[in-house]
Amino acid sequence: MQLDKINRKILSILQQDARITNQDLAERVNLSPSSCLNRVRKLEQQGLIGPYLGVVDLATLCRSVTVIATVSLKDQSTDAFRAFQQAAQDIPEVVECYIVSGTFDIFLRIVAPDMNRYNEINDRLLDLQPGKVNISSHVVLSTGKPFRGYPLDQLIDG
Amino acid sequence: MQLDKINRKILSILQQDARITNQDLAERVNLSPSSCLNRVRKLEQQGLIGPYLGVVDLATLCRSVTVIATVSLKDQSTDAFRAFQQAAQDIPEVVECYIVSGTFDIFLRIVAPDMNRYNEINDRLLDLQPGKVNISSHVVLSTGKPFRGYPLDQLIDG
DNA sequence: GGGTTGCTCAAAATAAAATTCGGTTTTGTT
DNA sequence: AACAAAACCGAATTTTATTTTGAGCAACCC
Repeated sequence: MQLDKINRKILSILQQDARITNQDLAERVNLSPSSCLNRVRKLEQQGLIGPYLGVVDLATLCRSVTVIATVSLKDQSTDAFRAFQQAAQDIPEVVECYIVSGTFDIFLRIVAPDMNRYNEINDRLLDLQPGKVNISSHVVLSTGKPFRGYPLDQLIDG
Repeated sequence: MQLDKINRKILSILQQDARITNQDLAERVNLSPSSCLNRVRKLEQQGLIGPYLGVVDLATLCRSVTVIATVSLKDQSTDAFRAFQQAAQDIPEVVECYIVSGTFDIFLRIVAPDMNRYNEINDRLLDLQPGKVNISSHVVLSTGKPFRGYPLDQLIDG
């Protein structure tokens, strides 16, 4: 039964509306509240869903600069990657980091209060492996499509 | 009063734990439940917070391919940008899109069930403005740091 | 000062949700 | 077909959340 139609629907709904009540969720998947809660708990225990995040409107909230940075490492050793990755995790302004294959190695999204602060972060990243890190910065002008969850319908089997 | 210390704390907490109960939230910000709920409702009405998303563990859930794509447009008109942006919004597998300044124009995150499907999406994007779109694809090997909210402490005034 | 506004709080009333449980149905297996 | 396991439902219970109410307090403006 592990990932039947109902569980997929639960995940799909919960992904887009994390604050829905169990009762409403139960109604939408045609289940009794008790059964529905059982399923949600199991899905959470299995780590298939959670944590639950509130989307904050950063632009309205405060002045900030978002930068997409592509990184190339001269040293392609796993140690070099691990060190860089650790730094990304430790710097709160680095909000996202992917290791990729292609014309660069690492992709970062960085959010800073202003350009001065971004520059500091940039320097800090460059200093990790002096002369062996190449960072290309791309200031975000506008958000064409904010992340709002994955298209589970397209992704899971059907 | 619009964005005092308490509201910032509410946003910060709600950003990272969207399913917290109002009572627990009230306790954490040292407010009565009613006052706390009032603030949350206002923040929501103002669009400063919401929607609330459940984070799904895509890797465990199903087989999928995530690609970071950088796009350059030969035609730098606003119309060309608008058309591309619209396409990004219409394709569910394109889960994120930023317009940037730098060595490329647009940044995309695309999640597909497999490479064949990704290739189709890639073609579709290329065909938008035949011969005038340059896409560089970077397959995600691993996630160094998943997005878990913004560092509001660093960003708002302090 | 007096009035207004907009916040706060606490308590009570209301509403809703989570949990539990026995009995039933479905599903999967032999 | 028979059995066992798992999942379901519905109702009762307990717990928790939400709204409402009334009153206090501070800031601001006339």
